[in-house]
Amino acid sequence: MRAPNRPSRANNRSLELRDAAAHLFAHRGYDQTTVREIAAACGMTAGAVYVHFGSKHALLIAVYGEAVTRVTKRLAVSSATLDCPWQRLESAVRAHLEAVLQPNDYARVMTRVLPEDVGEAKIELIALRDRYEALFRALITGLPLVPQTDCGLVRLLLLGAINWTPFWYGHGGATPRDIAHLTVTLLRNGLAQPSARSL
Amino acid sequence: MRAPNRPSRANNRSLELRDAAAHLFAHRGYDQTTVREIAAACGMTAGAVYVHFGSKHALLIAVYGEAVTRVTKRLAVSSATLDCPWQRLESAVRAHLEAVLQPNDYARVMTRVLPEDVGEAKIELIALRDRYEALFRALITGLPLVPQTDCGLVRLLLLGAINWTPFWYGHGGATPRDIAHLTVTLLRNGLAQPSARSL
DNA sequence: ACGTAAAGTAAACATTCGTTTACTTAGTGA
DNA sequence: TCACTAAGTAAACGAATGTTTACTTTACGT
Repeated sequence: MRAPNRPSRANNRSLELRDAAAHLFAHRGYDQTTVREIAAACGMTAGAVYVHFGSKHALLIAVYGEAVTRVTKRLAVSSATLDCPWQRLESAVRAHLEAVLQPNDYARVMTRVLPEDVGEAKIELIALRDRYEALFRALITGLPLVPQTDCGLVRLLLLGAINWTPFWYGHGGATPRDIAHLTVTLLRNGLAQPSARSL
Repeated sequence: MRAPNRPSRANNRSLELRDAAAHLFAHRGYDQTTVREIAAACGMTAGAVYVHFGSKHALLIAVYGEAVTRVTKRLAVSSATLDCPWQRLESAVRAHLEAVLQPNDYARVMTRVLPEDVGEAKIELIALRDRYEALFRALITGLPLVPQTDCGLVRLLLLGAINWTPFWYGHGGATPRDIAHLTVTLLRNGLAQPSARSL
């Protein structure tokens, strides 16, 4: 008898498959990636993929879930030790950007693959992404903003700005650190010359 | 002899095809839309599409080009009469949002279809989008910002924030007017309580 | 040593897709 | 009227896709 919930063989190539899928989804998108390519990246044939995952959608959900788990962990660590809520937000934005902009396959899938485009798996992907965005909700709720600010709207604008970065990053010389600093400075103080401020 | 550069038949159904393609691309994405569906939406068969457009890519480029033309025109009109550069930007952002968020097929294609995903047509799509983003460059260059602000970075963050709106719009009660106002206020003054401002 | 079950292969299956081909229809100009 | 051509159809083509099936290999528990 084998121990329950434990694989009989030490080799669990499903992780290898998941990594390969993450790499291809991140670089070419979900639709443009074929099951055969994912298999070939692991030196397998297409049929073997279905030993580990029931469908291509299931593979995407596994990748997406792992992406959320990883970047969530990174975010929690990055801002845990800071006291100032603005610094915590900046640190979190920077961590997110570093995850998304460096050639990090998993994080990039989160912005590259749109839940709207995968039909059946849409609901599960949105649930995973919401779990992640809740972290930013907490960070923004902690900010001393002017009264009656729509925090939800602020969060969505912020996430939009940083989720879009992969599409232009590299054309300027800005680093994740620069971008995070400018973004939070902007959110905090705005960019108008002091003499030009008003309601 | 017929007048040059003039169609012999008054019916130009290529516009009808282009509209149908815009509608489907906007709602389902490029990959998920088939040539047969576009043709069927016009009561035609797939083969007839190739009388008007050489390929599916050419159809996408036509849609994308028209999208840029339309939203460019709308943007120019919306901010032409205003003097204050902040108001001009807000008016432009609002016009952009109204174009993207209302069920406007053409504008939505600009944010829904990523040039990176269409391979061959990528270069032409990026050229078209750059033409559009130059408008925002001009609006931002005209702002009285604090010295040494990276205007390019500001523009990219702003465009990212508003390009991402279609993915969440509707879940809150915010209107394009609300979003535009908050966005530009944020850019101008920031959102920190005055007592909490600093460098 | 043996049986079992996971892991993997090779090949086919059933669609679906963009595109092409051969043919038909209908409006236009001379 | 008649030739010409744009517009459209029906059908097929060829390739690619996700998935399944039948079969083989291999490691482990007993």
